[in-house]
Amino acid sequence: MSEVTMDTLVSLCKRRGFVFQSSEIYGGLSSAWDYGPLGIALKKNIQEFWWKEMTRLHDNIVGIDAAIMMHPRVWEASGHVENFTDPLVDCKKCKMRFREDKIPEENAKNKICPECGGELTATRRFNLMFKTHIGPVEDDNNNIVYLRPETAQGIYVNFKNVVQNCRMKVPFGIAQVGKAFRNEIVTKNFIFRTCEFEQMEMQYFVQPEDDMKWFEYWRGERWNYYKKMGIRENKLRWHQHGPDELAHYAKCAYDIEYEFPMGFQELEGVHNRTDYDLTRHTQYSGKDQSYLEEGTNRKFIPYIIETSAGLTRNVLMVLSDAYEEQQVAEGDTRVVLHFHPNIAPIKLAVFPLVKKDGLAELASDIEHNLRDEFATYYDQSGAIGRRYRRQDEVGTPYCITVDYQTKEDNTVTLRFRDSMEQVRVKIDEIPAFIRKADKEYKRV
RNA sequence: GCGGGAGUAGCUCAGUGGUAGAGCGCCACCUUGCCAAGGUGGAUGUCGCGGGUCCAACUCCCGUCUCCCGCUCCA
Repeated sequence: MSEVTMDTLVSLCKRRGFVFQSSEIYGGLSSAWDYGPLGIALKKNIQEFWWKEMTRLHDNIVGIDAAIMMHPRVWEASGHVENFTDPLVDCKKCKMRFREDKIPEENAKNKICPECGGELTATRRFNLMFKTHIGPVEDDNNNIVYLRPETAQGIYVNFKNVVQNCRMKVPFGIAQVGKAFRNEIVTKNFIFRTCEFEQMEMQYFVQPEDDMKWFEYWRGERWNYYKKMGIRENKLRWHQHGPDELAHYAKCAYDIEYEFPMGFQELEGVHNRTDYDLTRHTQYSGKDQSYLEEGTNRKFIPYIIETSAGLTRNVLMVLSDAYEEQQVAEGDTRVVLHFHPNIAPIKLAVFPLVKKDGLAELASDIEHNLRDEFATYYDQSGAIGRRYRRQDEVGTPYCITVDYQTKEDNTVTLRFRDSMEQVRVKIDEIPAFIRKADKEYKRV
């Protein structure tokens, strides 16, 4: 099968209502994207798939939803105020931009461009956090708030609340899905890197001596998650952070990378953050964030194993993984999105074979009766083959066609997206049949 | 921010200094008894935005915005 290009995805996303560029009628806003009807359905399904996997299907994991704006001291404690700021200098002659701390010391000191020898501008500090103000007065620094650059801190500052009020005992986890904001210097690759993005995070609090055991456990769990979602395993790989890549808080970090159209890129990080975060919040807030283990009466600051996935990146990953162009006949290409049925925006479409003799009404009734359980779609326009193709292109796994036999024996044709095979199913048995097919789904 | 490429209908693109086209898609009706392209009708664009030159700009010039590729950056 041919590898999909980003252009193809962008075009399909717009054509079929997955993703539109933000504010397009005004010329667009740099690297901001809106999710259309199918895009939001896909994104929500991925989010719910993750949420179910990480909360309901695991012991001892609960969810929260923290505010995007937090106390500014949080970001001092987290290290973002200090470490999220880059000192930038530009060359007045060749216009190149450098990080001052990344060029030779002599050059930095004497303001000489390492490329062309031209004069460098004064240092400007560039913080990747978006800043705004609470309250009407903007001209002092007392009311600055940041849009959170990561969702994790919202979990850490609620650690004690969850322990004390939700009867959680270490080891346990807190999951959260939400938006975060980073003023990236460069945004690109469609929805891959944007200033506004969504994370799906789970922070797992463990006994310090068990950190690597849980670290390995979560690496395994997170890999399996992608398999379970139907992602081709040969498109996934691990990337271990070397000593120079490790963040200031991390003891050990692995990324799961996916081979996007532009190459292998990070999808999700599994990091051992040690006791860094809770220790820092203890220091900065003056409130003890340690944990008292009942029974042993032992007091300690838990280590944190973090699994942090980009939801928006997951959407792009799912789209590029699902895309296939099949040569069905001379000059006839079939575009199929092989979404796993559990995340497909539309689960099943219902068609009348032809638009006469009451078949349309019958099909419409069937579609209405399935709405409560499934995301359905009704279509009666054009030839039956064309309607199948339309659904293939948006990744609908099942199509049901009502024909003359339906009127005689209450059965319909159920057609599979991947194999294009058809089976005859009784109307009453459609829900059970689909539930079973979902469970047994294997990408062809 | 730098270098390169590009912005014309929903998508892919053609086009010419004299106020715009194709294919596909879309809508309606007909046809259609299970896998696109059948028939008849129909809608759609201030040619990315702003300015300039010109009798006249989608076309030339300047600026600007956005997208793509490569740098820089990515706690």
